[in-house]
Amino acid sequence: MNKLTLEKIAKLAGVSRSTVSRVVNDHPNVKPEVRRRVQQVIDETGYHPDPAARSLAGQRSGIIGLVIPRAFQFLFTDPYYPRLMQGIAQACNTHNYILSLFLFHTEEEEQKLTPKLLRQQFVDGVILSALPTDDPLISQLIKNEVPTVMIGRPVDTLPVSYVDVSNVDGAFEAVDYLLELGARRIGAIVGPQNTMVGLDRCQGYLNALASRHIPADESLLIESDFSEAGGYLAMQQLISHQPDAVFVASDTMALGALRALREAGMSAPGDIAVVSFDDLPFAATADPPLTTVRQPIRRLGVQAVEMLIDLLQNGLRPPRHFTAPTELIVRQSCGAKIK
Amino acid sequence: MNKLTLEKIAKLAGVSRSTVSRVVNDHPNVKPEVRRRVQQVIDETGYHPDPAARSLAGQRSGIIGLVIPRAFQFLFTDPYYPRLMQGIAQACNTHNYILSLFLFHTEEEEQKLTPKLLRQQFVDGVILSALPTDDPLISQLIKNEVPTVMIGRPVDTLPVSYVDVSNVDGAFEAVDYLLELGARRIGAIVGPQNTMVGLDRCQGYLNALASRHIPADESLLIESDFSEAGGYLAMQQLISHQPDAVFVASDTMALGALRALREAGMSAPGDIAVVSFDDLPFAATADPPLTTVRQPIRRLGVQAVEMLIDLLQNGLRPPRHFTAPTELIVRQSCGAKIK
DNA sequence: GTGAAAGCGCTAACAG
DNA sequence: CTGTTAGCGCTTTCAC
Repeated sequence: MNKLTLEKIAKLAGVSRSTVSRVVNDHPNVKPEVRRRVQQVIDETGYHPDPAARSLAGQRSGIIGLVIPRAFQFLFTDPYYPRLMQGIAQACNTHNYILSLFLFHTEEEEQKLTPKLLRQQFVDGVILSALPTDDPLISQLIKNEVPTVMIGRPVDTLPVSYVDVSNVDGAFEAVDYLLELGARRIGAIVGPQNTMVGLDRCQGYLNALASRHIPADESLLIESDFSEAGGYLAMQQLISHQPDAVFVASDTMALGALRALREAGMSAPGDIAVVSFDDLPFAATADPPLTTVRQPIRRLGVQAVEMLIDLLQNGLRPPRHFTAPTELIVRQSCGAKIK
Repeated sequence: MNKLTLEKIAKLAGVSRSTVSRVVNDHPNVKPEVRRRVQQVIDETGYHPDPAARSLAGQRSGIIGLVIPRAFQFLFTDPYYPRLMQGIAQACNTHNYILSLFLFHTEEEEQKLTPKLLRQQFVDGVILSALPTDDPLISQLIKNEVPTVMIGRPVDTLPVSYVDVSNVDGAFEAVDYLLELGARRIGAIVGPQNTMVGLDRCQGYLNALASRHIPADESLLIESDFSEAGGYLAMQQLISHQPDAVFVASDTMALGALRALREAGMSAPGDIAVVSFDDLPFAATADPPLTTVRQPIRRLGVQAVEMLIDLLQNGLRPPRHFTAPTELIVRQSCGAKIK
């Protein structure tokens, strides 16, 4: 099976190479009949243009880069990323982009790979998963005008496109629901306060308390790291302050929190009601099943890809923003009566 | 910042384009002094060769494809894949390969993307995650002589390289341990019998029984699907047959099995001892913590990449094989006395 | 509408 | 050891 090229297809169809190129790229200026004939040859031979030649001659590579810094910390602890990837991959498939994965485990890896992202040599655009406040990567991408979509809005106000979920409102709703059920001493285990998602969910918690004029009690607010172990330790601390309910800022931490409760001979919602955030698959089968704020992770991935493609086609400015709504899923852990 | 090319670097260093190319590619035939000078210019300017031009002129793209068919089913249920990806990504970073992800959710997507894999246009080689017996992709890859490494050996004997873990021995060890502890009526919840990992772990279970001349009881052997829900349903079935212990072929299924036990008012290891397979992060914090067979997932990913690079450099034949050992991690779920 | 021709930036013989 | 010279397969003006 010798290599098919534009040239050969052209010869087989009795036209010039340019015409075949036009057909392949859906250019308007081709007579319908010619287009049909060429297309037929392409189909019969199973010709596929060489991506390398294409990106060299054109300017685009047809590759979208998904960048996940700090992959060590998060990638395995949480089914969040697999799910996000799935959405992104699916959208890439739909829109004929190839997905490349850039996982940075160390500073060193980040240093080494950053150039490949900054010059558009390799990727047409970048989807950047949530970063700590201080990561320089995002500003480098902006400066170099690399088309970029962030997953989760940036901490500082930056001229960058992003997709996000309504973390503040979602957390508000969850805590408000606890209040509705009669809880008055509500603790919180929140995420790292140097990430936007950490800050936002915390803000939602505070807003809910404020909306009922309940003063925030510092001893009931613990910053953790979105991990199971972190949730476990935080809940251990919290128990001694005797909250009647706890808002946990992620399902994964909630799992740890429940474990701490069990070990202390307590349970949810009997002793302490628990609500959390994410609605990952295991939330429904946890013991007890978690009341939690569902966020449409996969859809977020799809949105990010489509936004990026929009950026590619219509220019970077102005930055685009999209915020997906969340939904409170009520299960046993919060103590609600479930019909 | 105008584009840097070989040509420009050559001019700046006062040599020819070829010489710069040689320096970049670590070719031997360059006078050390010249090499030094050229390298300096490269460093100062921050030059990076254009990957598209490179793959067009050379034959390699510098991209490794990770192919995960049936991504829908597995990718989210199990932290296995994230972990594997991490190993693969890390090894790619180390060896200067870019990782591209091919997730197939539907037959249709597989159809559409397969050509990109088969002609080496796009990827230099492929890492293929475990497939059902009947998937045609692997034989297509072999026929087209695409350098391929499978994760998990194929069901049929095929001339293909793979990395695997000692599933048979690992399962044997786990079940043997139960026998050692005095269990005599040992059930099993095994994986799909159209996958090699499903078959192998089941075989290990059967071997262990046979080694003590215990006849296998069909009513105690249930085929499931590696999911939490599957484990849950299987254990529900199993309970009525009153096993004194159960070998569960994955941690994720074990979680479901424990849930079924809990719901039936029973517990492990009191009523039924449980051992499982994988040692995923949550195994240690399950309730009770799982005795399980650890497999070095991340290392497997690294091995796969390195094997693929070996294939790329030294030819496909003969196929290479690597099998990583497993290790039994004893925790509470099996009823062993732990110091 | 269509074809001819000029590169995109690099690698890899082939001379020297 | 180093420079010269062809292309790799495609996109894209620019004529016709």
